[in-house]
Amino acid sequence: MEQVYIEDIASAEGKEVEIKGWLYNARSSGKLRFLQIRDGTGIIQAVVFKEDVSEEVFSMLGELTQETSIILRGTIHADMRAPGGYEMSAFNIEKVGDSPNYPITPKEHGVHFLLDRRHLWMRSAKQHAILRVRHEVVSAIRDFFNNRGFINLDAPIFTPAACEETSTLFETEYFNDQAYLTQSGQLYMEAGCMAFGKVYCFGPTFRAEKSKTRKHLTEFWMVEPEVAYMNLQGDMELAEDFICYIIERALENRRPELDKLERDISKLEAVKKPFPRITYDEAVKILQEKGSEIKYGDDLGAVEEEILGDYYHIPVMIHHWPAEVKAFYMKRDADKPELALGVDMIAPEGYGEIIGGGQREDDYDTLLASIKKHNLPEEAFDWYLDLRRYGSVPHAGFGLGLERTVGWITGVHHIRECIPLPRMMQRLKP
RNA sequence: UCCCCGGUGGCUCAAUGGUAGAGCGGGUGGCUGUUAACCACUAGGCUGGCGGUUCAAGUCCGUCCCGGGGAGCCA
Repeated sequence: MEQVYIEDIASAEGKEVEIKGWLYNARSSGKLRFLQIRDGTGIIQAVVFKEDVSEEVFSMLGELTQETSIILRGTIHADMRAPGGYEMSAFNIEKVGDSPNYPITPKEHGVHFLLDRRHLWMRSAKQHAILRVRHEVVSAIRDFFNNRGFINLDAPIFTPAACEETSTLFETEYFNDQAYLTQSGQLYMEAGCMAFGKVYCFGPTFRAEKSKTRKHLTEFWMVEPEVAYMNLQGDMELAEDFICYIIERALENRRPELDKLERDISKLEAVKKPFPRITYDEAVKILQEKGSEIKYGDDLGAVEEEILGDYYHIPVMIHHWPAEVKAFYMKRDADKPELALGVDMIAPEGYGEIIGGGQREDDYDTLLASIKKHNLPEEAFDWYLDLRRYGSVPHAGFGLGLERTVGWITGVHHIRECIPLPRMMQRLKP
């Protein structure tokens, strides 16, 4: 008998087919049993009348527990009363594997309890929806860059030293030496763009920051494009097109999942070009008008990001930052050297910074001076300085945090639900 | 590292300083259209650890452990 996946069930109407899956929920009404089956692609209800099956099968159904793996054979037909519009009248049920005392019941559970059982929690409908949106965003990210002629040039996970001076790195033993887990592939992408023109890397990133907030993971996924001969303006246009494309794809292909998550679709539909672009100076003025106590020269905190997000309702790009708050590799503005050509994109609804990037310093002497000023080990950046020795050109890029982006699109409160197995300060299992 | 909140059956939570409870889940029985089904019965507890105040502590005080939220930093 032909196996059918529940997402394709409409094509099986009127046919006798096989569904292979797991018991999601069961109800019983005397001589009638209702079994809700999930197979990873959806959920369908099967109805079993006592007279349609053998006595052994019918009494076995009464003992089935949640998440027992079963194979159902029956006829598919449309039914107004069924949640998905289709229902199976089953005439044969085969139990594959028992599932005694499944811990995640159809009632409320705390996040801690669920995270301890994340390997099982992934089976739940809401988690399914979120991770399917994540999959769509991942596909959209790759398609966007691939369709624009970018080369995927992934960066190493093991790195010999800090890419930037501030963030905390995870240390690991590397034979008889010390290595660190990457916190950014950007410096390597700068090398890549001088070789291939347009490149991106997309992989896990590690930060040993002691951050316990809904926006932080110790291991998260970041995509980092880098383009030769591109300036800050081009960088902002790229970032804007990129975000618009991701949102379009999510709306186009994952509408049922977003509905399941009760996401306010209109807020995503409002995300259209052009995004507001304001300088750091303008941002500070707006924030001060809105009651923030920010002083010129301060970096934006979580409160400031939220104020700006609420003010614009769509992502806002802030550029031309005081150089002091930005990294050593940022290029300075030619007219106002105290400003760096960096850009941050702040997502609305409190999801914070989803993109950070800018134009990089391409002058050898200026970059070397900056490395020295930041007390960075010059010898570690030998190869990086080579990029300014041999045919240096203006170039720019950015990094986008995948889980924050998925969090924003799905409207999930905490980004730990936006990655299959989250790694946080207090969590390394499962 | 700092600030705030919490820890009570398997789960989610109640309980003026005075006999520890409910819903769900589990078990047993009933029901031919259930949608987190419903109805009845039933089992299940050293209230995070240690110390203190009190006739009496889940409740008050001290301390430690664990967890959550936020700040800083960042995507």
